[in-house]
Amino acid sequence: MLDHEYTTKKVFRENFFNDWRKEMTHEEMSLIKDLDKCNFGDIHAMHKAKVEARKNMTKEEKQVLKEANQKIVDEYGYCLLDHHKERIGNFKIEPPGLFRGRGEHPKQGMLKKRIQPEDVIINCSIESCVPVPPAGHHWKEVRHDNTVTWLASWTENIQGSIKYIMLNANSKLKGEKDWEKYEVARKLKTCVDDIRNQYLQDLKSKEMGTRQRAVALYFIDKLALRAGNEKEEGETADTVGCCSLRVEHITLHEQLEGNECVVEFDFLGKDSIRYYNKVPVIRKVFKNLKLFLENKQPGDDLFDRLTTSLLNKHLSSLMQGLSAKVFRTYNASITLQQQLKELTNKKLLSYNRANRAVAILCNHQRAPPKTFDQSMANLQAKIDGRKEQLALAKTELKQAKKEAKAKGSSEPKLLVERKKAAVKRCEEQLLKMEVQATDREENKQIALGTSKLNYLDPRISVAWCKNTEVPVEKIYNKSQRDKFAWAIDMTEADFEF
DNA sequence: TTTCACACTTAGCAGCTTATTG
DNA sequence: CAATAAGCTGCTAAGTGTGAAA
Repeated sequence: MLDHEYTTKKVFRENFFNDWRKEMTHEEMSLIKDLDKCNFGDIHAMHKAKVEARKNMTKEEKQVLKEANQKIVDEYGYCLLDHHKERIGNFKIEPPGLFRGRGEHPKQGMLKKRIQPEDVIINCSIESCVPVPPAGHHWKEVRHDNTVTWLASWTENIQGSIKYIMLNANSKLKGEKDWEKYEVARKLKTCVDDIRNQYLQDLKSKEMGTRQRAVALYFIDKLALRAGNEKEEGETADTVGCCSLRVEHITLHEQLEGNECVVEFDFLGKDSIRYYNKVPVIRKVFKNLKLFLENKQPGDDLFDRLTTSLLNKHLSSLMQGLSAKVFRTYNASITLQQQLKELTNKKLLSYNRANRAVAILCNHQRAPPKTFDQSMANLQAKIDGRKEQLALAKTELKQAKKEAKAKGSSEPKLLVERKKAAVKRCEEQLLKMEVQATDREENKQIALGTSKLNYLDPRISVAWCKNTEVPVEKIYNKSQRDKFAWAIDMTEADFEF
């Protein structure tokens, strides 16, 4: 932790020191007054040594550890729901530590406290045997609420929010919910044209609130923006979604790079991931935006007459179960389906391309891997090496041909065949590496996992596998197959989202 | 009408394990 | 066999959205 960048941040250090002092005895308090004068070198070295020792354990020692861990999972990692044994998603309580939010979080560095049994609420059925608290302790409460899915909960001390112990994604309960989510998105498909016509009409409304709603919906639909609930200032990092966009987050361009009516977005979204995009919009949207910006300061809300609950109330009146997030699911899944139809090269690479198109739409980014530049250079070196090898193989082939012609006997012909094969092999390997290089470069900052796990109706993927004879194992690993078992079981090749 | 409490999904990252490669 | 890359899992923060209370 000591060598991490955030220990140099002012906010982090102040919050930490503040909370640390609260834990001190009087004596310590009078002794330790300045964080800059504290030296954590020893404890840091000890920690590092521990990590090193772990790494250097023998195979047998590691095996023993693994088995001990498995035992814990066997004992605490499962529960019984409706007479079915189900895996629990997160059965371990979160350990204490220093809170590190994402981005410029005002609470970074604060002490996340240890949770005691006295903080924990247990939720189980009335006829089940209640788990026994650790010796000398008691639970905060034991309740029997079958209208919720959580098994245990506690309140965390940084934000005061509730944390839950819930089932694993491969459980029947979560699977059914997942299925329902995609069914709602499919229902949107049947009425999305009407809804689009509606909001295009609303762009001309006399009501300012209605116009703002229409423009917001246009963004949510076209750009897959998140709804953007309002957040309490100073409690979290300053991030926004659609409804919470501020004047400072967009720039209007009558003309830009050969396009008319371009909106330039630049803001931090969920997890403080930057959203940067230059989008040509229809004239009516552009004109409305100009109107919304009139007489406002950079820090003012773009949509001052709109909230997510107003927007969602409207949406649910248009279709049962419709809310802003459904558009993200719908647009992600429909994009995958379209892309898979367009990319006629029925290979895994096409699937990844389609997946990538969705990830870009949803702005799913990742930090480039730490070793990215190095490994890219390594790959390039390999490509160069292979190119040389290919050139050499080609000249050798020519030479062999020449000799074969001169001698005309069968022996050199055999040599020609062998050289030909070598050239071919070389070319194939080269091509493979080049494809790999492109793929890796294109994927540098893009995270595919999030859309695969949360936005893409798995039935689209399963059907594609059936049609292309790509084994489903190639696109879903074991835990993904478990999560999507419902889709793998029920999907035929002719499935349409 | 606004705020709050609550429950649930969505998100990226660290660190480990496994596969690949030379 | 060792080095490197790829794949995977666990973790927990950060969103969404509903319904009740103020």
